[in-house]
Amino acid sequence: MSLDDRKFRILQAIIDDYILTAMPVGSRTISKKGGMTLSSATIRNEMSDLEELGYLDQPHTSSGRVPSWKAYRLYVDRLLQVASLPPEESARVKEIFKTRMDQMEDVFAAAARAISELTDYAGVLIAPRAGRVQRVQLVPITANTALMVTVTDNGIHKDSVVPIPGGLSPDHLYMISNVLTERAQGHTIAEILPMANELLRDMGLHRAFFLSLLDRLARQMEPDSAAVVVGSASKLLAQPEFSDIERARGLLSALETKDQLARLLSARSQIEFSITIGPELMLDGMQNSSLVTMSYSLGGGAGAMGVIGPSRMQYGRVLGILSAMRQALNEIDEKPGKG
Amino acid sequence: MSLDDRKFRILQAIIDDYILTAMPVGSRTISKKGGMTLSSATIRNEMSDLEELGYLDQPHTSSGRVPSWKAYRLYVDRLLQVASLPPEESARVKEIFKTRMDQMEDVFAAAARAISELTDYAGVLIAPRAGRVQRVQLVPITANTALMVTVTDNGIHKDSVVPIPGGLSPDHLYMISNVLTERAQGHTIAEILPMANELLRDMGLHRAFFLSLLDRLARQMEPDSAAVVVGSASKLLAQPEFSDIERARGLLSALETKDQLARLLSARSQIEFSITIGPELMLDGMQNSSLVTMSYSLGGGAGAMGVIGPSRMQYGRVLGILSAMRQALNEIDEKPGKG
DNA sequence: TGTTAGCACTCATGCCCATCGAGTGCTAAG
DNA sequence: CTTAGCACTCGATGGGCATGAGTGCTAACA
Repeated sequence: MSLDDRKFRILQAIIDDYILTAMPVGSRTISKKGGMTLSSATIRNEMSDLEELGYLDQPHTSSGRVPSWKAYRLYVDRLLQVASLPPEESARVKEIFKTRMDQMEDVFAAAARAISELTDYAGVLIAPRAGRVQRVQLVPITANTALMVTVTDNGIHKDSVVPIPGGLSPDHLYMISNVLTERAQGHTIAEILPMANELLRDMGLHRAFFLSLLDRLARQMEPDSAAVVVGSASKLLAQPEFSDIERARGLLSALETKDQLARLLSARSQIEFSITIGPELMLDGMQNSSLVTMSYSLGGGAGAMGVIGPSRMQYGRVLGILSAMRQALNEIDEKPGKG
Repeated sequence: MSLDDRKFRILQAIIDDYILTAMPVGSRTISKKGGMTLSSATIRNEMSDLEELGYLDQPHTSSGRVPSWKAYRLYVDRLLQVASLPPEESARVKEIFKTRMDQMEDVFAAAARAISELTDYAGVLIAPRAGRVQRVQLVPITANTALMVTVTDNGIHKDSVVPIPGGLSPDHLYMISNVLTERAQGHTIAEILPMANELLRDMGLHRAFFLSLLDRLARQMEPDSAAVVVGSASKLLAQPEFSDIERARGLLSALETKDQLARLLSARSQIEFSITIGPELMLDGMQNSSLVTMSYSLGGGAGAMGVIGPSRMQYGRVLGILSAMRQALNEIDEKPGKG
């Protein structure tokens, strides 16, 4: 017994219905659907086959069928099409970045929030991974600490507090910044670290200091959990699958462990879009959830954004929204000063 | 009829019990308590009086009594004492900041998360308001944008992207930064804005540019929602009052509107500690919640941290934890380089 | 051989109703 | 003023029953 065309069409109809209603789907429901000319009895036989093939589950005898994650996988692989947004929604997406934003962080936060608002699921986003070093600058804080600000060519900047040797004036720091910038400019951190020896050779006096700066630089460029933004996770509580409070708690606390999300998203920043379903995520508390991501590019760097919601997700619609958002993010590059 | 000593002791016993059990408290429960030598009938009479006085509510006839917010108010005003932490918990607080942290943000995030972990409620924190300007520095990003980094004397730093006139070299920007630093150093933003005219008089060519810098400076120093950190809000879902999913959703989405929290917390950063109960918060979705805050000081600036949970909260314990956390935050000042 | 009508069966759901028990208010006696 | 006693209230619990959505199976049909 194999998955012939008719079985496939029936499975599709079941998934479509379940996505909308979140209720087990019965044979009569499918039989009455437009386009389907088979009796409920025939559908029943097919459904029984589909269950045997692993595409459907039955919560209990004499209840309707529920799609398994394998069914969703088939569904998104074979017949998913990106839904085009109604004009008022795509207008809303375009509006988001019209307001003035000083910092990249504001852009990311706004995007994640907007994804939540539009999809009614939880929006997540990771900032692009830092690219090539554009400039490194030390800003004095106290007599023995400075702020090391690193700007990369994709508009990302990071800062961290570094201890500095005593007796360095702001002008000293500026000169050191310039030397550091000169050496590091245009390089990724992977390229900079091997240069350490060469750099250090010239540095007579302040070897240890320079080494600590390089160390910080390397850490700044790593993808980190601070780059992850979660939109309105509370939206998820409106979904019927989370009327069970324990399940809701599991998912929400998974959303709060940012480094887990950072791993998921940064692994997907090189992939145009991805759909990962329940068990495929291999994470506690997310067996019944799906992650839909789409990469975006901003300032030459690649980031990823996505949606976390129940496996019973409107995948086509979500992809449509993410795709509109990607376009909106891309357009930010074109206008200077970020809005 | 007034609130005599006996009524007060009975009320206290009711609140103590309700805080632990979250169940309406009956007269027999109180009568059997150690220290109480009255019969349940007498307690009933007193409880009836307490209800009339507005300190107790009765969900329905023939159920036990539940404290009203007025009762909690009295409770915290008159008989609250800060619970001292068991040694292993205060040890845990001390451990939190032992790990290496590059940025103030990491410290704040760790503190908020720790408050959640220890209390089982949602931890919230606002960074200290920026103090006096220590240094302003422009770091070039592109030919016509720069990052304006402002460091204040309390260790807070902020950055924002500013457009710059074409043709300014990094050295130019450095010089401008030095001028700006010289004028602004040691002043609060409230003091800087009136100086604008004087500053601008000297600036011949780049008036407009300087004006925009001052504008940004002013906005950077405002308390902003980015300074708010929320710990593990999902902890709240374990509380029995949030088994009602709608109530949980209301509170969680209130926790997601950061500017509201920013207002609440920054208003409390000058107050040693505060307890605000349900209706006193005057916020949708928080009628049944309480906010307990405690201010802290870090680098000479005052911030506030706190806990949001059900009104039925272990106030004494929460204050104990916050108080330990305040001490731990204060100690960060003493060791350089933030751990 | 595939399709379908028919039928017995299952199981969740909702409803009614009786029971239970925690808790109350009131009264009268101490 | 306190308290024992008692009738009463009302939510919670659980059994019994009808309902209905849904199934699997069988037998007849094209």
